[in-house]
Amino acid sequence: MNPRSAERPRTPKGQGDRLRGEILDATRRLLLQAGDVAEVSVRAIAAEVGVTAPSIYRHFETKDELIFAVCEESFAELDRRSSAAADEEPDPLSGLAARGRAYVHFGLEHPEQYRLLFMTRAAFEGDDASERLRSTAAFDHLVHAVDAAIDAKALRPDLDPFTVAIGLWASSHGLTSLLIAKPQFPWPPVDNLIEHTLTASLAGLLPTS
Amino acid sequence: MNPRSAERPRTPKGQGDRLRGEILDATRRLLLQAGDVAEVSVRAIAAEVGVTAPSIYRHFETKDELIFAVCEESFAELDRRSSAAADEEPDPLSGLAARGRAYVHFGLEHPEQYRLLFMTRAAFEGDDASERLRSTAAFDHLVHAVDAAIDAKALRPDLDPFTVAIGLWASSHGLTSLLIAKPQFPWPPVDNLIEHTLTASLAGLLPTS
DNA sequence: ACCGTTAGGTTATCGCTGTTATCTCAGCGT
DNA sequence: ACGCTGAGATAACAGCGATAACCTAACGGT
Repeated sequence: MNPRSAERPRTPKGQGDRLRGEILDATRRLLLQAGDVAEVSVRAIAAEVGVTAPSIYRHFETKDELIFAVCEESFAELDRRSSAAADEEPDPLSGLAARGRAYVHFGLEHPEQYRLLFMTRAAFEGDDASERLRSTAAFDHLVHAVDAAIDAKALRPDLDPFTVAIGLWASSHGLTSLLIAKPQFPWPPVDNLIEHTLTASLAGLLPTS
Repeated sequence: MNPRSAERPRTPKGQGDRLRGEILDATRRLLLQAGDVAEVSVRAIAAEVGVTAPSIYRHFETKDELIFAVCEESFAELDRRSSAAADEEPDPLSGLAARGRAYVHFGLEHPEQYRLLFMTRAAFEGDDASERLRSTAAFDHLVHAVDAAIDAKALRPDLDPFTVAIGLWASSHGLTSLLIAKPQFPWPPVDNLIEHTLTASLAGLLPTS
Protein backbone atom coordinates (compact mmCIF):
# COMPACT_ATOMS: atom_id res chain seq x y z
CA MET A 1 0.00 0.00 0.00
CA ASN A 2 2.94 2.25 0.39
CA PRO A 3 2.92 4.21 -2.87
CA ARG A 4 6.68 3.93 -2.92
CA SER A 5 6.38 0.22 -3.52
CA ALA A 6 4.44 0.84 -6.73
CA GLU A 7 7.16 3.04 -8.12
CA ARG A 8 10.04 1.98 -10.25
CA PRO A 9 12.62 0.43 -7.95
CA ARG A 10 15.75 2.47 -7.90
CA THR A 11 18.31 0.82 -10.09
CA PRO A 12 21.40 -0.42 -8.32
CA LYS A 13 24.47 1.71 -8.77
CA GLY A 14 26.35 -0.34 -11.29
CA GLN A 15 23.42 -0.97 -13.59
CA GLY A 16 22.78 2.59 -14.60
CA ASP A 17 22.78 1.42 -18.17
CA ARG A 18 19.67 -0.62 -17.67
CA LEU A 19 17.45 2.42 -18.08
CA ARG A 20 19.42 3.38 -21.14
CA GLY A 21 18.48 0.13 -22.75
CA GLU A 22 14.85 0.52 -21.79
CA ILE A 23 14.81 4.01 -23.26
CA LEU A 24 16.21 2.72 -26.54
CA ASP A 25 13.63 -0.06 -26.63
CA ALA A 26 10.77 2.33 -25.90
CA THR A 27 12.00 4.79 -28.50
CA ARG A 28 12.29 2.10 -31.15
CA ARG A 29 8.78 0.94 -30.32
CA LEU A 30 7.23 4.41 -30.42
CA LEU A 31 9.10 5.27 -33.58
CA LEU A 32 7.73 2.28 -35.42
CA GLN A 33 4.27 2.93 -34.05
CA ALA A 34 4.06 6.66 -34.77
CA GLY A 35 6.03 6.48 -37.99
CA ASP A 36 7.25 10.01 -37.53
CA VAL A 37 10.01 11.20 -35.25
CA ALA A 38 8.25 14.53 -34.77
CA GLU A 39 5.36 12.78 -33.10
CA VAL A 40 7.58 10.94 -30.65
CA SER A 41 8.29 13.40 -27.87
CA VAL A 42 10.83 13.01 -25.12
CA ARG A 43 7.96 13.14 -22.67
CA ALA A 44 6.19 10.30 -24.46
CA ILE A 45 9.34 8.17 -24.40
CA ALA A 46 9.78 8.89 -20.71
CA ALA A 47 6.17 7.97 -19.98
CA GLU A 48 6.53 4.75 -21.96
CA VAL A 49 9.50 3.78 -19.82
CA GLY A 50 7.78 4.95 -16.64
CA VAL A 51 10.06 7.81 -15.79
CA THR A 52 10.05 11.60 -16.01
CA ALA A 53 11.34 13.44 -19.03
CA PRO A 54 14.51 15.00 -17.59
CA SER A 55 15.73 11.53 -16.63
CA ILE A 56 16.22 10.86 -20.32
CA TYR A 57 18.91 13.49 -20.35
CA ARG A 58 20.97 11.54 -17.82
CA HIS A 59 21.56 9.00 -20.56
CA PHE A 60 21.42 11.00 -23.79
CA GLU A 61 22.63 14.55 -24.26
CA THR A 62 19.84 15.54 -26.63
CA LYS A 63 16.83 13.99 -28.26
CA ASP A 64 18.72 13.88 -31.54
CA GLU A 65 21.41 11.71 -29.99
CA LEU A 66 18.82 9.34 -28.63
CA ILE A 67 17.15 9.03 -32.00
CA PHE A 68 20.52 8.66 -33.66
CA ALA A 69 21.44 5.84 -31.29
CA VAL A 70 18.35 3.96 -32.39
CA CYS A 71 19.08 4.55 -36.07
CA GLU A 72 22.68 3.52 -35.64
CA GLU A 73 21.62 0.09 -34.45
CA SER A 74 19.50 -0.30 -37.56
CA PHE A 75 22.29 0.80 -39.79
CA ALA A 76 24.66 -1.82 -38.48
CA GLU A 77 22.07 -4.47 -39.19
CA LEU A 78 21.47 -3.13 -42.68
CA ASP A 79 25.13 -3.58 -43.48
CA ARG A 80 25.22 -7.00 -41.90
CA ARG A 81 22.15 -8.27 -43.70
CA SER A 82 23.23 -6.96 -47.09
CA SER A 83 26.55 -8.70 -46.85
CA ALA A 84 25.00 -11.88 -45.50
CA ALA A 85 22.57 -12.00 -48.41
CA ALA A 86 25.41 -11.50 -50.88
CA ASP A 87 27.48 -14.26 -49.29
CA GLU A 88 24.78 -16.82 -49.97
CA GLU A 89 24.92 -16.24 -53.70
CA PRO A 90 27.18 -18.33 -55.94
CA ASP A 91 28.44 -15.60 -58.27
CA PRO A 92 29.31 -11.89 -57.93
CA LEU A 93 26.47 -10.71 -60.14
CA SER A 94 23.65 -12.41 -58.25
CA GLY A 95 25.48 -11.29 -55.11
CA LEU A 96 24.99 -7.68 -56.13
CA ALA A 97 21.32 -8.33 -56.81
CA ALA A 98 20.90 -10.05 -53.45
CA ARG A 99 22.56 -7.10 -51.76
CA GLY A 100 20.07 -4.71 -53.33
CA ARG A 101 17.16 -6.96 -52.45
CA ALA A 102 18.21 -7.09 -48.81
CA TYR A 103 18.72 -3.33 -48.77
CA VAL A 104 15.22 -2.53 -49.99
CA HIS A 105 13.58 -5.05 -47.72
CA PHE A 106 15.41 -3.72 -44.73
CA GLY A 107 14.39 -0.15 -45.48
CA LEU A 108 10.76 -1.16 -45.74
CA GLU A 109 10.93 -2.98 -42.41
CA HIS A 110 12.41 0.01 -40.59
CA PRO A 111 10.92 2.93 -42.51
CA GLU A 112 11.40 5.71 -40.00
CA GLN A 113 14.96 4.72 -39.18
CA TYR A 114 15.70 4.50 -42.90
CA ARG A 115 14.12 7.87 -43.46
CA LEU A 116 16.16 9.49 -40.73
CA LEU A 117 19.39 7.92 -41.92
CA PHE A 118 19.05 8.47 -45.67
CA MET A 119 16.27 10.97 -46.28
CA THR A 120 17.00 13.86 -43.96
CA ARG A 121 19.62 16.45 -44.37
CA ALA A 122 22.76 16.00 -42.36
CA ALA A 123 20.89 16.18 -39.04
CA PHE A 124 23.37 13.88 -37.38
CA GLU A 125 26.61 14.04 -39.25
CA GLY A 126 27.43 17.67 -38.65
CA ASP A 127 30.80 17.21 -37.04
CA ASP A 128 30.96 13.62 -35.93
CA ALA A 129 33.46 12.05 -38.30
CA SER A 130 33.18 8.59 -36.80
CA GLU A 131 29.53 8.52 -37.73
CA ARG A 132 30.36 9.26 -41.32
CA LEU A 133 32.88 6.46 -41.30
CA ARG A 134 30.42 3.95 -40.00
CA SER A 135 27.80 5.29 -42.36
CA THR A 136 29.97 4.63 -45.36
CA ALA A 137 31.06 1.17 -44.22
CA ALA A 138 28.13 -0.48 -45.96
CA PHE A 139 28.88 1.56 -49.06
CA ASP A 140 32.51 0.48 -49.01
CA HIS A 141 31.37 -3.11 -48.96
CA LEU A 142 29.27 -2.40 -52.02
CA VAL A 143 32.21 -0.83 -53.83
CA HIS A 144 34.28 -3.85 -52.99
CA ALA A 145 31.59 -6.19 -54.27
CA VAL A 146 31.40 -4.24 -57.54
CA ASP A 147 35.16 -4.38 -57.85
CA ALA A 148 35.09 -8.15 -57.36
CA ALA A 149 32.38 -8.48 -60.00
CA ILE A 150 34.48 -6.55 -62.47
CA ASP A 151 37.51 -8.68 -61.69
CA ALA A 152 35.42 -11.79 -62.25
CA LYS A 153 34.40 -10.33 -65.62
CA ALA A 154 30.77 -10.33 -64.57
CA LEU A 155 30.66 -6.59 -65.28
CA ARG A 156 32.28 -4.55 -68.04
CA PRO A 157 35.97 -4.00 -67.29
CA ASP A 158 36.00 -0.34 -68.30
CA LEU A 159 33.67 0.66 -65.47
CA ASP A 160 34.70 2.66 -62.41
CA PRO A 161 33.66 0.65 -59.34
CA PHE A 162 33.02 3.72 -57.23
CA THR A 163 30.71 5.32 -59.77
CA VAL A 164 28.94 2.05 -60.47
CA ALA A 165 28.39 1.51 -56.75
CA ILE A 166 26.79 4.94 -56.48
CA GLY A 167 24.52 4.11 -59.39
CA LEU A 168 23.40 0.86 -57.82
CA TRP A 169 22.92 2.58 -54.48
CA ALA A 170 20.84 5.27 -56.16
CA SER A 171 18.55 2.67 -57.72
CA SER A 172 17.93 0.68 -54.58
CA HIS A 173 17.70 3.75 -52.40
CA GLY A 174 15.47 5.50 -54.89
CA LEU A 175 12.99 2.67 -54.93
CA THR A 176 13.11 2.26 -51.15
CA SER A 177 12.66 5.91 -50.37
CA LEU A 178 9.82 6.36 -52.85
CA LEU A 179 8.00 3.38 -51.39
CA ILE A 180 8.43 4.88 -47.92
CA ALA A 181 7.58 8.46 -48.84
CA LYS A 182 4.64 7.74 -51.14
CA PRO A 183 2.71 4.87 -49.59
CA GLN A 184 -0.45 6.02 -51.34
CA PHE A 185 1.00 5.72 -54.81
CA PRO A 186 -0.54 2.88 -56.85
CA TRP A 187 2.54 0.68 -56.67
CA PRO A 188 2.57 -2.62 -58.50
CA PRO A 189 3.53 -5.66 -56.37
CA VAL A 190 6.68 -4.63 -54.53
CA ASP A 191 8.68 -7.75 -55.29
CA ASN A 192 8.15 -7.32 -59.02
CA LEU A 193 9.30 -3.74 -58.71
CA ILE A 194 12.43 -4.71 -56.84
CA GLU A 195 13.34 -7.36 -59.37
CA HIS A 196 12.78 -5.07 -62.33
CA THR A 197 14.76 -2.23 -60.78
CA LEU A 198 17.71 -4.44 -59.85
CA THR A 199 17.70 -6.24 -63.18
CA ALA A 200 17.49 -3.01 -65.13
CA SER A 201 20.22 -1.28 -63.15
CA LEU A 202 22.58 -4.22 -63.60
CA ALA A 203 21.71 -5.09 -67.20
CA GLY A 204 23.36 -1.96 -68.55
CA LEU A 205 26.65 -2.90 -66.89
CA LEU A 206 27.11 -6.37 -68.33
CA PRO A 207 29.91 -7.20 -70.74
CA THR A 208 29.00 -6.47 -74.35
CA SER A 209 26.54 -9.19 -75.16
CA MET B 1 5.76 60.80 -35.13
CA ASN B 2 2.61 58.84 -34.76
CA PRO B 3 3.83 55.28 -34.38
CA ARG B 4 0.94 54.18 -36.54
CA SER B 5 2.52 55.86 -39.52
CA ALA B 6 5.57 53.59 -39.25
CA GLU B 7 3.48 50.49 -39.44
CA ARG B 8 2.49 48.56 -42.50
CA PRO B 9 -0.30 50.53 -44.13
CA ARG B 10 -3.50 48.68 -43.87
CA THR B 11 -4.14 47.00 -47.18
CA PRO B 12 -7.19 48.19 -49.06
CA LYS B 13 -10.15 45.89 -48.86
CA GLY B 14 -10.03 44.24 -52.23
CA GLN B 15 -6.33 43.36 -52.21
CA GLY B 16 -6.39 40.88 -49.38
CA ASP B 17 -4.38 38.52 -51.54
CA ARG B 18 -1.39 40.82 -51.68
CA LEU B 19 -0.16 39.68 -48.28
CA ARG B 20 -0.68 36.09 -49.30
CA GLY B 21 1.79 36.52 -52.11
CA GLU B 22 4.28 38.25 -49.86
CA ILE B 23 4.01 35.43 -47.36
CA LEU B 24 4.72 32.86 -50.05
CA ASP B 25 7.72 34.85 -51.25
CA ALA B 26 9.11 35.22 -47.74
CA THR B 27 8.60 31.55 -47.00
CA ARG B 28 10.34 30.50 -50.18
CA ARG B 29 13.23 32.80 -49.34
CA LEU B 30 13.60 31.58 -45.75
CA LEU B 31 13.25 27.96 -46.81
CA LEU B 32 16.09 28.24 -49.27
CA GLN B 33 18.20 30.14 -46.75
CA ALA B 34 17.65 27.89 -43.75
CA GLY B 35 17.55 24.68 -45.75
CA ASP B 36 15.30 23.06 -43.17
CA VAL B 37 11.60 23.60 -42.72
CA ALA B 38 11.90 23.01 -38.97
CA GLU B 39 14.08 26.08 -38.66
CA VAL B 40 11.59 28.31 -40.45
CA SER B 41 9.01 29.28 -37.85
CA VAL B 42 5.71 30.95 -38.52
CA ARG B 43 6.92 33.87 -36.43
CA ALA B 44 10.04 34.20 -38.55
CA ILE B 45 7.98 34.24 -41.72
CA ALA B 46 5.67 36.85 -40.23
CA ALA B 47 8.62 39.00 -39.17
CA GLU B 48 10.14 38.74 -42.66
CA VAL B 49 6.92 40.04 -44.14
CA GLY B 50 6.54 42.68 -41.42
CA VAL B 51 3.43 41.33 -39.80
CA THR B 52 2.47 39.42 -36.66
CA ALA B 53 2.33 35.64 -36.58
CA PRO B 54 -1.42 35.13 -36.26
CA SER B 55 -1.98 37.20 -39.38
CA ILE B 56 -0.50 34.33 -41.34
CA TYR B 57 -3.50 32.29 -40.39
CA ARG B 58 -5.83 34.67 -42.24
CA HIS B 59 -4.31 33.30 -45.44
CA PHE B 60 -3.28 29.73 -44.60
CA GLU B 61 -5.07 27.34 -42.31
CA THR B 62 -1.91 25.78 -40.92
CA LYS B 63 1.82 26.04 -41.35
CA ASP B 64 1.80 22.77 -43.28
CA GLU B 65 -0.55 24.23 -45.85
CA LEU B 66 1.64 27.26 -46.27
CA ILE B 67 4.71 25.09 -46.78
CA PHE B 68 2.76 22.87 -49.11
CA ALA B 69 1.68 25.84 -51.19
CA VAL B 70 5.33 26.75 -51.70
CA CYS B 71 6.26 23.19 -52.63
CA GLU B 72 3.34 22.92 -54.99
CA GLU B 73 4.68 25.84 -57.03
CA SER B 74 8.00 24.06 -57.33
CA PHE B 75 6.37 20.85 -58.34
CA ALA B 76 4.56 22.44 -61.24
CA GLU B 77 7.82 23.86 -62.48
CA LEU B 78 9.55 20.48 -62.14
CA ASP B 79 6.97 18.93 -64.42
CA ARG B 80 7.17 21.79 -66.86
CA ARG B 81 10.95 21.77 -67.06
CA SER B 82 11.22 18.03 -67.46
CA SER B 83 8.81 18.04 -70.36
CA ALA B 84 10.44 21.08 -71.93
CA ALA B 85 13.85 19.41 -71.79
CA ALA B 86 12.45 16.28 -73.39
CA ASP B 87 10.79 18.26 -76.17
CA GLU B 88 14.13 19.66 -77.28
CA GLU B 89 15.55 16.22 -77.98
CA PRO B 90 15.26 14.63 -81.42
CA ASP B 91 14.46 11.06 -80.41
CA PRO B 92 12.50 9.38 -77.59
CA LEU B 93 15.54 7.82 -75.98
CA SER B 94 17.54 11.02 -75.55
CA GLY B 95 14.25 12.60 -74.50
CA LEU B 96 14.07 10.25 -71.56
CA ALA B 97 17.64 11.05 -70.63
CA ALA B 98 16.97 14.79 -70.88
CA ARG B 99 13.94 14.35 -68.66
CA GLY B 100 16.05 12.69 -66.00
CA ARG B 101 18.75 15.33 -66.29
CA ALA B 102 16.25 18.13 -65.80
CA TYR B 103 14.70 16.29 -62.88
CA VAL B 104 17.96 15.93 -60.97
CA HIS B 105 19.04 19.48 -61.67
CA PHE B 106 15.74 20.84 -60.48
CA GLY B 107 15.91 18.87 -57.25
CA LEU B 108 19.37 20.20 -56.52
CA GLU B 109 18.23 23.76 -57.13
CA HIS B 110 15.28 23.48 -54.75
CA PRO B 111 16.56 20.99 -52.21
CA GLU B 112 14.20 21.67 -49.35
CA GLN B 113 11.12 21.74 -51.56
CA TYR B 114 12.27 18.52 -53.17
CA ARG B 115 12.87 16.97 -49.78
CA LEU B 116 9.43 17.92 -48.55
CA LEU B 117 7.72 16.67 -51.69
CA PHE B 118 9.56 13.39 -52.18
CA MET B 119 11.44 12.55 -49.01
CA THR B 120 8.91 12.98 -46.23
CA ARG B 121 6.12 10.67 -45.37
CA ALA B 122 2.71 11.63 -46.58
CA ALA B 123 2.67 14.85 -44.54
CA PHE B 124 0.58 16.60 -47.14
CA GLU B 125 -1.34 14.00 -49.03
CA GLY B 126 -3.33 12.57 -46.19
CA ASP B 127 -6.79 13.14 -47.58
CA ASP B 128 -6.38 15.66 -50.36
CA ALA B 129 -6.87 13.60 -53.49
CA SER B 130 -6.35 16.54 -55.83
CA GLU B 131 -2.83 16.90 -54.55
CA ARG B 132 -2.11 13.30 -55.36
CA LEU B 133 -3.44 13.85 -58.84
CA ARG B 134 -1.24 16.81 -59.46
CA SER B 135 1.67 14.99 -57.87
CA THR B 136 1.38 12.16 -60.29
CA ALA B 137 0.93 14.36 -63.36
CA ALA B 138 4.67 14.54 -63.92
CA PHE B 139 4.87 10.81 -63.47
CA ASP B 140 2.11 10.26 -66.01
CA HIS B 141 4.10 12.29 -68.50
CA LEU B 142 7.05 10.01 -67.86
CA VAL B 143 4.94 6.90 -68.42
CA HIS B 144 3.70 8.39 -71.66
CA ALA B 145 7.25 9.16 -72.78
CA VAL B 146 8.33 5.60 -72.01
CA ASP B 147 5.36 4.30 -73.94
CA ALA B 148 6.29 6.45 -76.91
CA ALA B 149 9.87 5.20 -76.75
CA ILE B 150 8.66 1.61 -76.82
CA ASP B 151 6.39 2.34 -79.77
CA ALA B 152 9.31 3.94 -81.58
CA LYS B 153 11.27 0.72 -80.91
CA ALA B 154 13.83 2.68 -78.94
CA LEU B 155 13.15 0.40 -75.96
CA ARG B 156 12.44 -3.33 -75.80
CA PRO B 157 8.83 -4.03 -76.80
CA ASP B 158 8.21 -6.56 -74.04
CA LEU B 159 8.59 -3.96 -71.29
CA ASP B 160 5.74 -2.61 -69.20
CA PRO B 161 5.79 1.19 -69.48
CA PHE B 162 4.47 1.74 -65.98
CA THR B 163 7.10 -0.45 -64.35
CA VAL B 164 9.86 1.00 -66.49
CA ALA B 165 8.80 4.51 -65.58
CA ILE B 166 9.01 3.65 -61.90
CA GLY B 167 12.47 2.25 -62.42
CA LEU B 168 13.66 5.39 -64.18
CA TRP B 169 12.03 7.55 -61.53
CA ALA B 170 13.75 5.51 -58.82
CA SER B 171 17.15 6.07 -60.41
CA SER B 172 16.82 9.81 -60.85
CA HIS B 173 15.13 10.30 -57.53
CA GLY B 174 17.64 8.07 -55.79
CA LEU B 175 20.57 10.08 -57.04
CA THR B 176 18.86 13.39 -56.33
CA SER B 177 17.81 12.51 -52.82
CA LEU B 178 21.19 11.06 -51.89
CA LEU B 179 22.93 14.19 -53.11
CA ILE B 180 20.55 16.28 -51.03
CA ALA B 181 20.62 14.12 -47.91
CA LYS B 182 24.34 13.38 -47.87
CA PRO B 183 26.13 16.58 -48.93
CA GLN B 184 29.25 15.50 -47.05
CA PHE B 185 29.69 12.30 -49.01
CA PRO B 186 32.76 12.36 -51.31
CA TRP B 187 30.73 12.59 -54.48
CA PRO B 188 32.51 12.57 -57.84
CA PRO B 189 31.61 15.45 -60.16
CA VAL B 190 27.84 15.59 -60.19
CA ASP B 191 27.42 15.79 -63.95
CA ASN B 192 29.43 12.62 -64.45
CA LEU B 193 27.26 10.92 -61.87
CA ILE B 194 24.08 12.00 -63.56
CA GLU B 195 25.23 10.81 -66.95
CA HIS B 196 26.39 7.47 -65.64
CA THR B 197 23.18 6.88 -63.71
CA LEU B 198 20.93 7.79 -66.62
CA THR B 199 22.98 5.83 -69.13
CA ALA B 200 23.11 2.76 -66.90
CA SER B 201 19.41 2.83 -66.11
CA LEU B 202 18.48 3.09 -69.79
CA ALA B 203 21.10 0.74 -71.20
CA GLY B 204 19.41 -2.32 -69.73
CA LEU B 205 16.17 -1.46 -71.50
CA LEU B 206 17.45 -1.21 -75.05
CA PRO B 207 16.41 -3.69 -77.75
CA THR B 208 18.63 -6.78 -77.80
CA SER B 209 21.89 -5.48 -79.14
C1' DA C 1 28.11 0.34 11.95
C1' DC C 2 28.35 4.50 10.45
C1' DC C 3 28.84 8.36 6.95
C1' DG C 4 30.20 11.13 3.06
C1' DT C 5 29.91 10.64 -1.98
C1' DT C 6 27.54 10.03 -5.83
C1' DA C 7 24.42 7.77 -9.22
C1' DG C 8 19.80 8.10 -10.57
C1' DG C 9 16.08 9.98 -10.16
C1' DT C 10 12.52 14.24 -9.00
C1' DT C 11 10.03 19.02 -9.39
C1' DA C 12 9.97 23.56 -11.26
C1' DT C 13 10.90 26.36 -14.88
C1' DC C 14 12.66 28.51 -19.28
C1' DG C 15 12.13 29.96 -24.03
C1' DC C 16 10.21 28.52 -28.13
C1' DT C 17 6.72 26.48 -31.18
C1' DG C 18 2.05 26.27 -33.75
C1' DT C 19 -2.38 27.87 -32.96
C1' DT C 20 -6.84 30.22 -31.24
C1' DA C 21 -9.91 33.66 -29.26
C1' DT C 22 -10.65 38.22 -28.87
C1' DC C 23 -10.17 43.02 -29.94
C1' DT C 24 -9.32 47.28 -33.02
C1' DC C 25 -10.10 49.99 -36.52
C1' DA C 26 -10.02 51.65 -41.48
C1' DG C 27 -12.91 51.91 -45.43
C1' DC C 28 -17.02 50.69 -48.06
C1' DG C 29 -22.11 50.69 -49.09
C1' DT C 30 -26.31 52.70 -47.85
C1' DA D 1 -23.83 59.58 -40.69
C1' DC D 2 -23.73 54.82 -39.71
C1' DG D 3 -22.91 50.24 -39.29
C1' DC D 4 -20.84 46.13 -41.51
C1' DT D 5 -16.92 43.75 -42.88
C1' DG D 6 -12.35 42.44 -43.55
C1' DA D 7 -7.49 42.69 -42.38
C1' DG D 8 -4.69 43.29 -39.20
C1' DA D 9 -2.94 43.43 -33.80
C1' DT D 10 -2.79 41.63 -28.80
C1' DA D 11 -2.98 38.16 -25.48
C1' DA D 12 -2.86 33.74 -24.32
C1' DC D 13 -2.75 28.46 -24.58
C1' DA D 14 -0.81 23.82 -24.62
C1' DG D 15 3.01 21.24 -25.80
C1' DC D 16 7.80 20.97 -27.11
C1' DG D 17 13.08 20.29 -25.98
C1' DA D 18 16.05 21.44 -22.55
C1' DT D 19 18.18 23.13 -17.93
C1' DA D 20 18.74 24.05 -12.95
C1' DA D 21 18.19 22.80 -8.48
C1' DC D 22 17.14 19.47 -5.42
C1' DC D 23 16.23 15.02 -3.16
C1' DT D 24 17.40 10.39 -1.72
C1' DA D 25 18.79 5.60 -1.75
C1' DA D 26 22.79 2.75 -2.40
C1' DC D 27 27.64 1.98 -2.19
C1' DG D 28 32.67 2.10 -0.40
C1' DG D 29 35.98 3.35 3.11
C1' DT D 30 36.99 3.56 7.70
